[in-house]
Order: sequence, then structure tokens, then C-alpha cells
Amino acid sequence: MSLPHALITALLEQPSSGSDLASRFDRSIGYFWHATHQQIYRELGRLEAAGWVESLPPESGRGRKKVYRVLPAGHAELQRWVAEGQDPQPHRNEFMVRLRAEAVVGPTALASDIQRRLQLHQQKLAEYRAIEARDFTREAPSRKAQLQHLVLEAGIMQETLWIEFSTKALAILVAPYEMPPKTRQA
Amino acid sequence: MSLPHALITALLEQPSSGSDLASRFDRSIGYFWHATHQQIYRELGRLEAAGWVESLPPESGRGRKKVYRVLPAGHAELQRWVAEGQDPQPHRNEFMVRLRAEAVVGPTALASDIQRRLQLHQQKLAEYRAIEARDFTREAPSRKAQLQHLVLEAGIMQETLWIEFSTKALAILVAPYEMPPKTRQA
DNA sequence: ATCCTTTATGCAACTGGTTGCACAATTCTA
DNA sequence: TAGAATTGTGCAACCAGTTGCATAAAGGAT
Repeated sequence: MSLPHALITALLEQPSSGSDLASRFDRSIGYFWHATHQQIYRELGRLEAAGWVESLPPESGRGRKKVYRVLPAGHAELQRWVAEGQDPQPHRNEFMVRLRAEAVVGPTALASDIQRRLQLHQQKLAEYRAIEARDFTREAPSRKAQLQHLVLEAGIMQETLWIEFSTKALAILVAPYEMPPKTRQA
Repeated sequence: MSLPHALITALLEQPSSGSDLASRFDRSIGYFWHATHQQIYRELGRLEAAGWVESLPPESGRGRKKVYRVLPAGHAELQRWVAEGQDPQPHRNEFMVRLRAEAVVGPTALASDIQRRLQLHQQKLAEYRAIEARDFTREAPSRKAQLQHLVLEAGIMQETLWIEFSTKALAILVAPYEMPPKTRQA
């Protein structure tokens, strides 16, 4: 589970309130780790209880921004966690299950759905490329910038893959349905 | 959530017991949807309660295989589910969080971990290619076979992507660490 | 015959993530 | 200035997935 460490990372880059984090999560780290504001608030509470972050108390009582900042213990914990090795997690992909199911329950209107998904992936790819053009064009980037760029590149590669894959899938699904060979040749 | 539908698909292809399904899941569907035997037994119970599958009762009492078979209602439900559109789910990838963290807490021994992961991905890719060579070499495959092949191809593309990505990551991580430019030029 | 391992099944507790709701303060608008 | 929408915070309930343990039968090994 990486949410706490993703939050510490984000807070190291920039001390923030819960809602700040929620919106920043939809960019950068959020390419690969989505979290709702609920998860974020709950986790911030835990991080504070664990002594990994502290909150600068808000001016007035309720409904006011509460800014969190990483404590040394949190920084140490993040370093420990980064060094700890881990095997690649098996990725769940519901769409593949759907494809396998469609192979069994026969031709359905799945193609139009893939068409729509293809567009979403193209949009996302364009968005990533725009960010890349804006933020990562320096000649000799720092190690930190190189790594951040690398994460964005993973997103680009991923979207490219799904575009290529959707195209392949469409080619099969829109092909006019023919009876299997042994029926056809009768 | 796709487990119930993944199970119905598997049972349509071949009526099976819980343990059969558990082992079959580690192949085919399991490339993209892993499930433990616990999940499978629990879900089979639910599917039966919902009237989507039935179990042929085992010969003797307990500890004996209980084979499940899909009922018409289950087949209909699977068709309904396949047709129902869905947006691509955001994929969680803990490793990207780790990379971003390493960008912030500075050089660690992450490279050796990536080296290891790279090998695992290469193994997996070889395994997929072997399956492909064994099961998908027909000249004019049926629609069903084409779709099943497609799912396997997705796995191949995915592994290829991570191999390429890991290689890029290593190039950055093993580069001798230099101070950022403004410090260097002093 | 008795013990040990393997296969097949299952319960119970826990954890991470999601959903639905709520409430306080601020800002915008009629 | 009163009411509406927006922003920031949070609780509680729920659901999916994981982990640890338990039990029952079958098949070998000694």
C-alpha cells in the first residue's frame, strides 16, 4: 500500500492542506495512484498520529485550511520504504475480462465502447504530451527532473499501448462476423 | 468489479470446481485478474445464491469436489455485463510512487531492485511467448481464438513496456550522481 | 494400521478503498 | 443583505480483497 508514502512525497515537495493534496493528486502522482479526498483526509490523520507529519493549526475553528508538513521521522520512513524492494504487482484489468467474456458469449456491441475508450486514451495522451512539452524540455535536467520525467513517460507509454491495443481489438470486432470455418465450407 | 463475471466466463468455457478454477485462474484470465481461492469459493457461493450457477452435488459429504455449471440466467447476465460500457479505470502502480519518492529523498539503492524486476518481466514475457507459440499459430483462427489471442497479446505488450521502461529507469539511476548544475559550476 | 502430505473446501477477522452524507466557512449573485 | 453555490473538512457504513486458520477426505510412506 502506497498512499501514505505518496502523501509524504507530495508534502515534501510542497507542504499542503488536504484539499490541496486532493487536487494535486489528480496531476503528477495521480497518473499512477488515484485517491479520493476521503482517503487523503483519513490518511493525513494517521500520518499525524504516527508522528510522520504535523499540522500547522488553522487560524479559526472549523472549515479552515489545515496545512500539513513532513517531520524528520516521516522523511526517514519514506527513505526506508523506497529502499525496500518489491515484486511487480499483478495488474487487474477489467477490460481484459470483458474481452474474454465477449469471446465466449459471442458478438455484442462491444466495438462502440472500445471506440469511445480509444478516444479517451488519445485525449489523455495529448494531455501528457502537453505537460511534457511544457515542463520537461531542459537541456541538462537534474536527476530529480529526469526521474519525474520518467514517470510521465511511463504514462505516455501506457496510453500509447492502449491506443495500439484498442486499434487491434477494433480490427477484430468490426470484421463482419463469419461462421466458423467448418460451418462455412458446407 | 469483475470477479463474478470472470468466473462465469471460466465456467462457460468449462464447468469446474473451486480448486479447478483457482488453478486455471493463474493462467489465462489470471494474466489480468488474479484471485485467491478464498475469493473464488466465496464468490461461487454468491453466484449460486443469485441463481447464476448451480452446483452438481459431490458424491460423498464434505471435502469432495463440487462442480459448478452456468445456468441460463448466468449466461444472460454475462451478456448484459459485456455490453455495458465502462471507462478505463485508472491503474494504480506502486512502483511509480516509489520512483517519485526516490526523486525527492535522493539517491538510494533502488537500481538493484529494478534490475531484479526487469528479470521477472523478461521471464514473464518468455512465458507468454511460449504460450503464444503453442496455442495461437493457426492460419485462419476463429473469432473466439482471435480474441483470446488478443488478450495474450495485451500481456505481451505490457511486459514489453515494463522491460523498456525498466531499462530507461536503470540508465538514469546508475548514472554517477552529480551535484545539480548551479552547485557544480562554482 | 498409523502418520504425513496434498487436495478441496470453508469461516472469520482485518485492511484498503469507495460512497453517501453532513456541516462550517467563504464567495458569489439576485 | 439574504440565499445559493463553492471550498474544505470530516464521520460512518459498506464492499472487495487479503490473511490466517480450520476441517475433511484421499493417497502415500513406514
